[in-house]
Amino acid sequence: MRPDDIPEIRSLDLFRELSEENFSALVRGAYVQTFPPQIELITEGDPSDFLHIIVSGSVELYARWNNRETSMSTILPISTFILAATIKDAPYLMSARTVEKSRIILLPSPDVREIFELDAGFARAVVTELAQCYRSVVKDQKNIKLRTSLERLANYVLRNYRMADEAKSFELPMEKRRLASFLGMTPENLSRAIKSLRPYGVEFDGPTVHVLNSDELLKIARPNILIDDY
Amino acid sequence: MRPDDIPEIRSLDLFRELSEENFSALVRGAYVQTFPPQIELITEGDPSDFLHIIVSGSVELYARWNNRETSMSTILPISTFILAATIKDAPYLMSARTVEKSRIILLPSPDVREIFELDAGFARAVVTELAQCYRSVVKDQKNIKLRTSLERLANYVLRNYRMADEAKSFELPMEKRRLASFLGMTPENLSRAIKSLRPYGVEFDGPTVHVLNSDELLKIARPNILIDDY
DNA sequence: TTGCACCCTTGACATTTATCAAGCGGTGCA
DNA sequence: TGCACCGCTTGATAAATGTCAAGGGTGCAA
Repeated sequence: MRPDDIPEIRSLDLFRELSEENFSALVRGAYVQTFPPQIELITEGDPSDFLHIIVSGSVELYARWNNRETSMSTILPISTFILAATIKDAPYLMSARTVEKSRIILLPSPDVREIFELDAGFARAVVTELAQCYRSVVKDQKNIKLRTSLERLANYVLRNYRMADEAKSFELPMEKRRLASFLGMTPENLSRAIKSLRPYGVEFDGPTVHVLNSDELLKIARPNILIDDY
Repeated sequence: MRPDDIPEIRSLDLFRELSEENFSALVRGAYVQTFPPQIELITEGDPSDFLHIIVSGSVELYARWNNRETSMSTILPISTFILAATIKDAPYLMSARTVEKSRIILLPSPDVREIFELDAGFARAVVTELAQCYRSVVKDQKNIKLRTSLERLANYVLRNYRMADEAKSFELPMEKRRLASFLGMTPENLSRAIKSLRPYGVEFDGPTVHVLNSDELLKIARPNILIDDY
């Protein structure tokens, strides 16, 4: 583990409350690795041997069933992923792959569970993190069950528009094929949904999105704090 | 609070580790109420004033957006619901209503958070509970994104068939309209899906389900431990 | 430069799902 | 007993979404 990785993960909400001693114990068995793009880090169903922390790059969580695959979420630095499986000592429910070249810290799950039993502050931090994750999935679930694919795309655009400080133009943070899967549709359907957004003042030029009329976009998106808060 | 409610909730995994003192502190401000069917207990967006525990009856969690509504899950005794909102002191993401006459214990959220800060065992129990909830929603998400409505129904039937100890006949635990919403489809679509299951050895007679050929059912359901485990 | 691989788009079409309207059948109550 | 209500079903139709096949553009490497 590189010395300058330490302060980065030390500042994570999850670890901030840890005593120096327990943090050291946690980090002692850790190792870091840099992975090329498109490497499968985790396979669903496997036992959760490590808590993963992404330091740079990006990671996609996805799931498979019956030869179908769907993208569940994208993890950006610096954060942990698949904490629930580690704590419960249960198999991973999702697979994970690098999207781009990524630097990942691996903390052996038994070490994490040990500190979890020892350190009450850490246990509370885990609660906060898990509650956050839980609420995120619930929001995703509502997004998918209550909205059409066009509405999901509209809200996705709106969200990114706001995250870009309402700049008229911004870049999609991921490939369209992955976005389609994340939004619960096929790439072809996404292409068509993109065209359907034009009357609402949204134009795509490759990976660049232009929001020409945010009022129109708002009308179709109807964002809701209980679904789209981030 | 009735005296015989105490031992019931005392035995919940969530409270089992609590010291007698902290448990008493938690229960001191609690009160119990019996609600008739179809009463809205919680409205999404409201602040989370109470942690709810269902002692008898059943409760449906559901969500709304833009005049649409979808059923998210059904809560059976004895368990808590909407723990994440209470701990995070965040607004409810889902609404809750009684399905039938139900007895509900209400623990003031500030009390829960106080004990959460004080009692490390409780904090760890909360983690276990939240991790469980999180994994359940992830499974639901996979179910919805990876399967057609017919496949979801097939797996639902299979799951209930197994829970009924593989009895040839069993009763649906909820109305069909609610089941439809839970499975992410309209009641009309559910009616048709039910007919489509006949070639796979499943017959419906009102609320009664007959599984005539579980091999055929298995073939279409293709249950998976990472989605259908319960 | 050329060729290839990959992603995206488009069109045609099929399938799935939703909507609307009507009717059926049970339940509860006057 | 009769009626109103409600949940469920059915049919007809529309809308949404997926599938398949083809073609365009871009970037990369030989």
